[in-house]
Amino acid sequence: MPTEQTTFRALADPTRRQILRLLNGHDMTIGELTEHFPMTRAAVKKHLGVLEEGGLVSVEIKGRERINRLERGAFAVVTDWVEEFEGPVEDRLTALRNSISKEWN
Amino acid sequence: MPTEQTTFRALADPTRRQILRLLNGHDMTIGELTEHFPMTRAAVKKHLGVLEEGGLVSVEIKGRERINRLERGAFAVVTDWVEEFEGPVEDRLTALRNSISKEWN
DNA sequence: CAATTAAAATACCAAAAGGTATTATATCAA
DNA sequence: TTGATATAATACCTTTTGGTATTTTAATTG
Repeated sequence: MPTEQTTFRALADPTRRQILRLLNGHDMTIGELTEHFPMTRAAVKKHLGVLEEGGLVSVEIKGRERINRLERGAFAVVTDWVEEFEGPVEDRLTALRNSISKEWN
Repeated sequence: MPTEQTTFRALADPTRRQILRLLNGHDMTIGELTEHFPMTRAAVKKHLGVLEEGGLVSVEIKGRERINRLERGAFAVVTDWVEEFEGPVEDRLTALRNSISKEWN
């Protein structure tokens, strides 16, 4: 059920974006994730709920553990949406050129 | 001063995303924008404030009018951020292939 | 100048969001 | 079986958010 709204909403919180970065490394349980934040397990679980709603994270229950996995496909919702606003090709090429030359300095 | 946070936060509201779509057509004043929404001018102005904070909209004051303009460059914040999460090249090519073949059906 | 119009400023309100604390459940391991 | 552990479920609290209403201010236009 992820919609444009649930996905964008999920990305609006810094803790949730950090969770995504952590899961980008490897799957983790709620407990493992919680070690990285100054908040309770319950709070982290709430954030995970929002991320699931947005389709950005999926869960596999294994015994008493809940393994949270990044759903890379969900990011297409964002990239597709943003495409509508990107300017003419020339501007994007200029941006690309700047991006590349930055790597050289 | 737009930061990752202010930009993502600005995109989290459906009214604000709609405002961006409208400004994608052409620049508009607060009054013009308000005609498209079932809310007061004041509410729309608040949303515009959030969008400015996120660097997505800039304003030119002309007499007693405030002309709001889409800032296309700001979307790079989003695309750059998302890039970190896109999977291996093969997956992206598969997505591209699917996207193209969809256009043919 | 007077009337109108576009926006700014302020105060206020209800609902949603982010968080804690507490209690209950289910599974693993000795 | 018994204890420890990983999570679930509530209830609750505070701040932020999305919105209105009202009053001011400042350009335009007749």
